[in-house]
Amino acid sequence: MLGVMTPSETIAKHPRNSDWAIELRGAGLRATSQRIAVLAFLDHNPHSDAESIRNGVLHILPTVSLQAVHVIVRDLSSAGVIRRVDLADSTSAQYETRTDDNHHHVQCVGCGRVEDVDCVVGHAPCLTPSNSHGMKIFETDLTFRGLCPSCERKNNDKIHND
Amino acid sequence: MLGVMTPSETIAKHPRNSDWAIELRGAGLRATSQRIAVLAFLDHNPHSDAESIRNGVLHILPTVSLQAVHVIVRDLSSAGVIRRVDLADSTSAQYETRTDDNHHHVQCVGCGRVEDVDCVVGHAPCLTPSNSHGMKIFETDLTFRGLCPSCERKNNDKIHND
DNA sequence: ATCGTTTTATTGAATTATTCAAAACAAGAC
DNA sequence: GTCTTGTTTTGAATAATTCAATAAAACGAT
Repeated sequence: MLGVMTPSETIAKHPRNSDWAIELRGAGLRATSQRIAVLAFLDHNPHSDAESIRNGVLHILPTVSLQAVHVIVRDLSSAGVIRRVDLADSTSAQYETRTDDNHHHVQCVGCGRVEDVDCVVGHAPCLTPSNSHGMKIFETDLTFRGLCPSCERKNNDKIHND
Repeated sequence: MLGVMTPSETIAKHPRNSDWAIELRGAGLRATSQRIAVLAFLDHNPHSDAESIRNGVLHILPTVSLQAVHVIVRDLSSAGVIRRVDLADSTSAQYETRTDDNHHHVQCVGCGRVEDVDCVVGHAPCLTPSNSHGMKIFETDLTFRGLCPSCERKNNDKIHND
């Protein structure tokens, strides 16, 4: 998981732009500078929404519009190159490059911060529904909601001051 | 779970309007006809969004506006009288009166149909995150995504016709 | 039962995330 | 290099939800 990788591991893991180009073509998509910039940013900044992505790539693509970013993440998501994450405590969708491990998330309901949680499927029979109502299940969305340390502290302070 | 209750069990379980009034007052809210109508409708039609709720109560409250319904469900949700459900395959939030059992959902990605799934916490140690990143977890959102029988059939037909 | 206070509903406007449609542009095949 | 087709851009549209101000209703006190 990204949060516990050392900087060198992180860098070693990150594909270079040319690799992103290969991945895009492999998915049947053209390797445009916009898509590569979005992928490179997203790989270093998982759980970013469209606006954060735009801000993050503006120094490379000063003219990119928010709508363009929306089109890009929609196309990349439906091609399976990135994953779209919709969380109850976020008003906007978030995106990430980790796609093939069906991992899950923890979100702080105070500040919205999101972190990855490794998948428990496989050694976790309980992730088969007790009753699927006849539906053929192919994905399990699992999100833990809680309070991060700093929001918990703020919360306690507030209670003591009332 | 609602889906497996017999009609008589269902009716027996449904509070009458006066019970909804008591529940509202118990939550520190005034018992207005709008709120009671929304609660009564929602109890029989779980997983309804604001617009469906409005349509469902229009015959009782012909003048209720969609914004009023939004205000009502927001207030009832934050008071804990109903539960708001945000699912990845729904553009709008849905609401339900089952609040105290932390149950989960199955959703068909084809038609959006949602059903309840009983909570697996308790006999399911895997629902504790492998790494909570320091956050204090108090809720687990679990949604199974799949295809309902009729959407699966449509899907198969489509493949054969290509 | 009536009054007065406070909460709630209503109305219309505003906001936010996202998508659409058409024109300009760029990628990759030849 | 040119051509075709996919992609980006731009501006407008849509959909869900919230905001702000006023009108109305709830409920406790009289």
